[in-house]
Amino acid sequence: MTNMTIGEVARRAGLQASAIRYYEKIGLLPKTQRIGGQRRYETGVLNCLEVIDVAKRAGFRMDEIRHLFHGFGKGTPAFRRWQTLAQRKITEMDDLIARAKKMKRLLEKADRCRCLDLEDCGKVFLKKR
Amino acid sequence: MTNMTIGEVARRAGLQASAIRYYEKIGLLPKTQRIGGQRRYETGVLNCLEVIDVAKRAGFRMDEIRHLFHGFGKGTPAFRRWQTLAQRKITEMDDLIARAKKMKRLLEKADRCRCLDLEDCGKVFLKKR
DNA sequence: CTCGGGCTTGAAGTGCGCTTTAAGTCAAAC
DNA sequence: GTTTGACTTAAAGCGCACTTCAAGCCCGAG
Repeated sequence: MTNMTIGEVARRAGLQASAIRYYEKIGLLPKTQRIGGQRRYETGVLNCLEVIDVAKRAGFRMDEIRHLFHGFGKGTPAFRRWQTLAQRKITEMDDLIARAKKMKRLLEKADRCRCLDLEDCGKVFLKKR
Repeated sequence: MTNMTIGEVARRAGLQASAIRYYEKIGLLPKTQRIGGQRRYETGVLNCLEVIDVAKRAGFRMDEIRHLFHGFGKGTPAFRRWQTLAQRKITEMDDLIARAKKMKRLLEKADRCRCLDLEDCGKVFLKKR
């Protein structure tokens, strides 16, 4: 499945062609070969797009992802850069989950809870301590 | 610490006054009392802002959060709505973490990895299988 | 009484991550 | 050879979550 058109890649990756062009424009994807002016892709680009997707869903911004792909650290291998960023994000997410769970428990406790009816917002938190 | 000004709330909550006004405008915070035209807040609002912060950091959009605060489900208690949304987000995050970890391992494996030097992006993924 | 600082408002501006639009190219089908 | 449809580009537009701006009010200190 080499030499896919952008439309084919888009279909397979489940995103819009315009997004792929955009990624190329901002330097997330390399300028690929053209045939008659049209982009042609190898299947590898799909992995690339999946990496981008995961990174995005992990909360990275585009510039962070680009940095990840070819960061400044001259000698630093790519996987180290990823490790660093991924580790950081995973930590953040763990923290977030902990906070979310805590919050959920708090709300579960507030049994006849009206605190999140905006009228009383905050007051009940006070009442409940 | 009741009757805080917006500036005080902002300072304590670690965000900008404009954000608080914005939250009020979009219905995330109730219209609070005014003294001489100026907003005055009770400490409860800080909990409210923390709930919002957690929800935001969990990836909720503003309209989701508003929905959370006074959703349609007439009889549905607030904590149930939160439960539902939080549960969903937590699931998403667990999934994400799993994917991120998998990706990290993949990249750790690619030892002398050049695959994320954009030139070769994707190709190495193929080589490595 | 006037000055300064923090507050008020609505409206416009910002940055991100795309999508849409307009005008055009290319190649295969008819 | 013309039509079709997917592609090309640069530029403009969009939705979100705010921030900044402009013009003005309110109140305590000096």
